[in-house]
Amino acid sequence: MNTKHRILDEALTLFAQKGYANVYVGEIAEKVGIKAPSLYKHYKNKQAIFDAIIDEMNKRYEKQAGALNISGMNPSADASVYSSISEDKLVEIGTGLFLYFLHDDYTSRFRKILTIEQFHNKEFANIYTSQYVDGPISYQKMLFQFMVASGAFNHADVDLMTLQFYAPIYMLLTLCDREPDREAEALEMLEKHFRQFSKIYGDTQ
Amino acid sequence: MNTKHRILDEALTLFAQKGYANVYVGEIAEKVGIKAPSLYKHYKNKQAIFDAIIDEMNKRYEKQAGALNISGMNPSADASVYSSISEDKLVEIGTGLFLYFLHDDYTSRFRKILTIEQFHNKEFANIYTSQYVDGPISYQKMLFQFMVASGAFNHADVDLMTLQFYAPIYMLLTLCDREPDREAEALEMLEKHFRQFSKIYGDTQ
DNA sequence: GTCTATAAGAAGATAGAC
DNA sequence: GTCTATCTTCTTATAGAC
Repeated sequence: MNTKHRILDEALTLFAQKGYANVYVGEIAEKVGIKAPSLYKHYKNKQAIFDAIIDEMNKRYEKQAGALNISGMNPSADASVYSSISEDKLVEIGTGLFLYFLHDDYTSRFRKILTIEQFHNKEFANIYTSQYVDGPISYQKMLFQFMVASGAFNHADVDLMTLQFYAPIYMLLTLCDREPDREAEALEMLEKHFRQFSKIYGDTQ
Repeated sequence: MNTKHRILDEALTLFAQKGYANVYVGEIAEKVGIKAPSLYKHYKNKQAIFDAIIDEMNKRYEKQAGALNISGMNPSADASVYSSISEDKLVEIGTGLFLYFLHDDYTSRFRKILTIEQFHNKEFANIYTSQYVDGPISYQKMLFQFMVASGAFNHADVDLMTLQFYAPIYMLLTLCDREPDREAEALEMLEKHFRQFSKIYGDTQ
């Protein structure tokens, strides 16, 4: 990993902890193991580092965009997978989504930046909502619509079903961002949630 | 409202928008209608303004602590209220909780500060979790335990039930903090959620 | 590309008149 | 209690040697 990349990486970590304003250029440089002025050979100024992080994030987001094939989720995939969805499969899907969001190296740090800057910067607010509310919900909704249509799930109001499925994932995700020690507890609650959800909405029981 | 109080009020608004580091003393002073140096006659320094906000918040929190009698919720109240809880009552309780959190003048601004500073300051992280995760959940849990015991609700795992009840409130609350325009949409979803919840867990249907 | 030295500017805070 | 003037410190950023 070259210096330019390491600057970006350390800056991302620091911005995720403290927010943009609380991080000093000298601090980033120190983490990288150089002096502040050297850093200006790699980036024009502090803002340019931040912008590079955003760019990198956009790149990665596009990469895995339609490819929210996280944990194998893909609503256009073979019907049979979902028409006979099992409780275990639902646990796998939900847990996979949660763990991906929580641990993906770049995603998790960037989410913290979004969290910190959301009230200060409307663009970040939009990205946050799109990535952690509307996005997952519309994706899950597609999946559930398909499952309802194929008879795997029984319910008319897919919006509501999706909200009830996803909201606990979201709440426990933001909890673990704040308190990483509570991951095991969160995973345990989530599994119970998914199994209960499957019992409520599943036709196969 | 005297100057000292107005400083605190304007600072609270600004800190909630930008976070502590992004707000300059001169900016607070300007909002109040004085010059920065005048502000130092009221508070020792910038940190003291911030500390005063925390103090004020703690005072208010204690005031309404056990008195989370928001929207009339009080699990030690007369049994009959909850043993025969109606769907409408559940909607009222849930919506009341949501709207209180969202609109209470002091609470809502302070929640944004907690959101912004949570990764930077462990104390804020603890307050956040206590006020918006563990607190509401343990309160709701008490209520549901009571309702299950009295036969109004049927379910063994009250923890899970509480998570499923509260998580959508939490997610839509943080959504509306970021996007106030979506309040009506959130309220509509919430009402559907509460009615569905009542159908799933209620014995009276 | 990294360093030391340093400029330039911003922001917090004080002094002292009114 | 508010002001203008000013000090101090911190932070970003540049200059120029190696």
